[in-house]
Amino acid sequence: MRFSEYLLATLKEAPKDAETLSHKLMIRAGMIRKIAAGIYNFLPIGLKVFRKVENIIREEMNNSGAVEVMMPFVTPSDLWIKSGRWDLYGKELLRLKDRADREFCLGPTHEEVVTDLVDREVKSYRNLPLTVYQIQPKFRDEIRPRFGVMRAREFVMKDAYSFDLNEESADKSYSKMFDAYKRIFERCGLRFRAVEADSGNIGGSFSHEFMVLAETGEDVIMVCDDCDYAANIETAPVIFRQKDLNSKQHEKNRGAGKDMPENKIEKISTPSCISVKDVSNFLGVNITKIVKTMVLSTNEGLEAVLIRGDHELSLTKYKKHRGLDFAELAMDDEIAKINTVKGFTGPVNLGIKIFADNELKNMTSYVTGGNEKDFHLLNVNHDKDFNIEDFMDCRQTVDGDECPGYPEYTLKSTRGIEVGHVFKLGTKYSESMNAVFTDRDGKDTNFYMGCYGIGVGRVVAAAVEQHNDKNGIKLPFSISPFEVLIIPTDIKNEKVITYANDLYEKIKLESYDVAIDDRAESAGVKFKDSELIGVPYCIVVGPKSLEKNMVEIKDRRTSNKIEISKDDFSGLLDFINGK
RNA sequence: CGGGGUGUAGCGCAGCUGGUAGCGCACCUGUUUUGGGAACAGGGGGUCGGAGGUUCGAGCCCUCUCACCCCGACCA
Repeated sequence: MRFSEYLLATLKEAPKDAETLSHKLMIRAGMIRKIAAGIYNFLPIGLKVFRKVENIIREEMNNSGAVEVMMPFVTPSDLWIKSGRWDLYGKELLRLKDRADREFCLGPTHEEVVTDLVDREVKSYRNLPLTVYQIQPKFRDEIRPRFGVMRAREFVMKDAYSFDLNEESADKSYSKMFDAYKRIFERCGLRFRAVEADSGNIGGSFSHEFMVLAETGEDVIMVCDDCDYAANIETAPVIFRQKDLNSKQHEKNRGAGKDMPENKIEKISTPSCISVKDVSNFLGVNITKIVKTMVLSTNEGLEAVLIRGDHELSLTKYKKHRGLDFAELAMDDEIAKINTVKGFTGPVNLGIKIFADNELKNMTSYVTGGNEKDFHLLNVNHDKDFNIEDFMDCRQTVDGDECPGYPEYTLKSTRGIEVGHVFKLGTKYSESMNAVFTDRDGKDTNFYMGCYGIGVGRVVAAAVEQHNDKNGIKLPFSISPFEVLIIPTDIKNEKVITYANDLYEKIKLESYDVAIDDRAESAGVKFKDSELIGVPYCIVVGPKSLEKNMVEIKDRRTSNKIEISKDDFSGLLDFINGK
């Protein structure tokens, strides 16, 4: 590619609204441009990187036996009504009507369409297992799109769907995909972790998120540095150790942190102390001696869950352990109905079922809300003052918690960008959409499904986030916009331009993705641009070095540079090949 | 959806107490340059997000509206 004929849209300054490093760099490098909130143009440089990522994904999908299909971006409402998601999906689903007033939506994901597709074509167990995939745009009307293409509304996703006879076979499909994902992200040169994630309401199944490690990641994950263990903070299990409450050690700690004897409940005025922090500061009580009472609205009605003051509730784990389909924090008016006050909720005389995190087992004489505005209670004890229906692991893990892999290791929190998700669906969609095949015994059976997504644009952004320096982007060879760039420093110099052009043609013949910056720009501009867009190898052809029969080659990532005889073509290729 | 903020040239910004719109970069022409975002000279580009209002006069004041950005939506 000749830059004189190319659309190179580099910028010295990034627009004010670009937040993260990758977002700024992608705009400055002329990879992307925003056209509306969460909707982007990919310019040539961005598209080249995008295509390389896409091709790696496609190759690995094909290698793992998945077959590519294309499904529509606009999908009819009846498929969604059939699966029940037309009503379940909220405003994220962008709905539209055609000229005849028929309802459609822009596909946010394609379980419905693919289930329908496979159901129509696959009739027999003999045709299973089958994995199909698509690489296409999707649309989710996000509440808050941000960070450029990292969290866009329209985005391209690779989505694979596996169809199997049964769970055992589905597990094999799953692990094939899992392995393919590892190869994909390795080939893209990313530092990542496969993280245990929420498997949702489908009991017994499992799910992994592929997280690229980066500080700007939106997800918090818990990782063990000493073993492979990694899990989303929402789902990571807490290894609970029961303490001996009668021990001397515990004796010292009891009593609301104020050395109060463990006796009667004491009601105490705590004006305007709504948060745990307020209460802790006001009473001078350690936050770990306070119990938060959280009222949840669930498909089984209102219930309360108790959590130690410094911990956070994991609704995901709570729902799972309670076997609930639905649970969220109760609204103010719901809380008002049960004779308590938001900010001062407590378990004593609370007229609903009370559950608690395991940690409560290790607590006595704690502080709780008084169910009355501006009052809290001291020296509260479960069993004595109120009853707990059940204990469970329902808090988020924190730094220093025990690693579920090995008791001697501890977990540490870090941030990650979710670039991929592999998920066992089971028969959720094949049941709701009545998608069946005929099994060995001639009986109709629901497909056992799995789904596997990768955000292509997000992989590009994550790669930029991980690979850059003060001069710009430095992508790995496998996904860089060009592999080699030739920079003639003076295009008016006959010898320089002739040599550079010849070299360009020769390297092209070797099947490298090569470009030549033959614009009438000064050398400095060309150097800056090459660094900004992140070309791994630059060959500088200038009059001075050419006089000495030499050219210069630079490695963007290591900053190594060598001078080499202008006729030593194989030496030049060796450098590019990392020899 | 709640709170906050910003809209002035392609990008980054300035514009006072209301008086007819400016800077840097980018762009165009010419000359000189050409190894780290060149120099000089000249030039083009704005219904100041939109609508309405106040005023002799509005980028600036008022009302409405649109767009975009940030924070929050796990508070007990």
